[in-house]
Amino acid sequence: MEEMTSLLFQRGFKLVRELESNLPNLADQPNMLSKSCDEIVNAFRNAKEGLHLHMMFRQPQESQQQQPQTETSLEGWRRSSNCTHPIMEILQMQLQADRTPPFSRSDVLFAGEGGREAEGSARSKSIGGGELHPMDVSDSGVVSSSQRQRRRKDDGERRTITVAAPRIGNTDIPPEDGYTWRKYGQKEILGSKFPRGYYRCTHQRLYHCPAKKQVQRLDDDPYTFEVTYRGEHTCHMSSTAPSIPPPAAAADITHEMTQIITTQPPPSSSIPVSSWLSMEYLGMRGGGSSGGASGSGSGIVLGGGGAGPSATRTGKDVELPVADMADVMFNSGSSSSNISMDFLFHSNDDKWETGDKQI
DNA sequence: GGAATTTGACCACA
DNA sequence: TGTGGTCAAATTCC
Repeated sequence: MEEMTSLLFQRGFKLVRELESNLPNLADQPNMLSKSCDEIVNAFRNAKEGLHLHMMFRQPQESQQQQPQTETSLEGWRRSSNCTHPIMEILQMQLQADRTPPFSRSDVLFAGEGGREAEGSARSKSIGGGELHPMDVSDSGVVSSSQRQRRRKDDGERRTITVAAPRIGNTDIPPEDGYTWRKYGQKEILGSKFPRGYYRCTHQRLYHCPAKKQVQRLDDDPYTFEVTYRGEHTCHMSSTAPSIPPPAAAADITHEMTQIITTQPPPSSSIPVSSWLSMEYLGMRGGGSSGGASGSGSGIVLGGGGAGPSATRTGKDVELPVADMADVMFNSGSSSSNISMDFLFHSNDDKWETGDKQI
């Protein structure tokens, strides 16, 4: 069984290698790229399941801890094979996302336009849906009339997720989600012990990005944040805008990086890696079908400006290897870039050996 | 000096 | 009218 699983892992690595070598050709073929990524994920998933079964068979008495063991299996294997490649992080993330039982997804509340969260908390009543109030607002978001007006109503869809806060260090820091946010307000909310923080996309002014989020710490669990996203990021549609994964995927990243997320992001969170890597998905997130750049892929430059994803001030300069990888993956196809998957595989080429066999 | 955060006040909505 | 969401001046940080 172990041998078989090892073979499956090796197959995964082989696919990674193949993807790497074919990347220049696939760069402008997102569908093929997606497919390759899916294959890689499937290979590792199969390996994981093999390990899972093996452990169940070998350690039935420890069934309560099967999942963590399974999860650490990949990690352990990765370590034992000296593989420190970031893609392994991604694959592990994906595997964990896939294994999350459906019931936990119910914790993720997706309220569509005008929708309400099913949550019955006192907080949720404040989150009402609605359309953007038509106002005379200039590009910079400043009301042009002399009388100061404030936009209300809503900017469309709300997506609420709950994310665990770090239990060590500064637990006041809202979980990193791959985007950069600027806090523009904080308010005590009736019935809540903790104030609600209001954030907008750092690039709101530069790119008129309407994305906002509210971060509310749960009363009954101070280590859990309820994060409500509003509006879609349009900043990554710019050729100079920072690159970022979509919120849902980003939430997954936070999830996996902290290892303490309590809930799964919406259905989109379980989308295959290929889906959120795909141009289509990025385009969709970036403003829907109206997004001119979506589809061609050329308009989406991941990390093109060098202003890679970082945390807000509180978590400044937090590197996101996933975004970096996406950056490399999508930019490596461009003619001038010398950065390739080698960046990701950097000096660890040797470490891609599995046991005594190099892939 | 620029950007981010804080915080009190303003405004829209239920 | 109360509450949530936003604005913007003041402050802090890098």
